[in-house]
Amino acid sequence: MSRSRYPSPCPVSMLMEVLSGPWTMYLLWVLSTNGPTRFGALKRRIEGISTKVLTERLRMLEQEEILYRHYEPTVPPQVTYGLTERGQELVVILDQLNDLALRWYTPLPDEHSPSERCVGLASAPTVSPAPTVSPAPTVFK
Amino acid sequence: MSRSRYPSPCPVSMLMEVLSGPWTMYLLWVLSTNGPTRFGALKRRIEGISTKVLTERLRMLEQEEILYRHYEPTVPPQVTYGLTERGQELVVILDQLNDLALRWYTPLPDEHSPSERCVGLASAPTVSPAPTVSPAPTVFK
DNA sequence: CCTATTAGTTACTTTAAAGTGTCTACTTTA
DNA sequence: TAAAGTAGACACTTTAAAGTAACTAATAGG
Repeated sequence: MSRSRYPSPCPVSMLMEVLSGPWTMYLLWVLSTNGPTRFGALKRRIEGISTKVLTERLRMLEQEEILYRHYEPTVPPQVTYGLTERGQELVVILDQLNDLALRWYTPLPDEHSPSERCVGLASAPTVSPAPTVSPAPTVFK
Repeated sequence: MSRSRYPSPCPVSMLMEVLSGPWTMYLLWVLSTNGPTRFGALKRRIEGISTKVLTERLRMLEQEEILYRHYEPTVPPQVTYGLTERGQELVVILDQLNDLALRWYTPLPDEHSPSERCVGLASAPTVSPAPTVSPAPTVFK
């Protein structure tokens, strides 16, 4: 449970391991653009994620001190997640990756397009049919 | 084959998808520190990787124009791989991630430790026994 | 009194990715 | 004559990760 089957003495590898996997980056993204958010709200925003995986990701990122978990013992309970200082640091670099990605993967539609931050985020993986012009799935593997 | 089961209209997600997975970052690392390298040499440096996965990664990164493949039709053939301009751009950012990772995951042994670049790279995943004090596995998941 | 809500947990199934091993062509060298 | 080296391709097996679905506690509200 510590960190997958490949022990990583190489720091950057450890970090990449944390960030790899479906939903993780998107989750950080959502938190960085929306601020602290409750579990249910996260699940609703990250359309298509299962509670299981969402929980897994949150727990893992919490353990890495990239985000925090605030539990309010009301009934029903309210649990809020937000970026820690580490999370903020990370997002700064991810922003740069985003700039790169925009340059590489955006067909530059016309001209002066403002370097936006991950536009077009929408839904999620669909194992199902949906071959129609449905809302474009988002999030990487 | 295009890009896994999760189509990604979000640029940063597409990029992360490319960089995720075992060996990929380490491979880029090796290429950035050693310069253009031949297939066999790569396989020898990235101890533990299978030819299958190495080939897969190389092909994928070539398709992404992050590295190039130079085929010399001698006998036996010589194939050299190296970073493209994109690859170089990427490495710059990965360096920053590395700095972060060093700060986060290095127990700062004594004092003024020079922010080195991914030290301790050694071998690889071992499904096998090797519970002895063998060379520490490297590379992330 | 029955239902909805929140934030999960647990067990089971499915699947994509990685591992493993064998095979190739062509020439040089022992 | 046999072996070795290069850069893979291909088929088959294994496994970890993700998906799916059912279930929980405690209270408020109709």
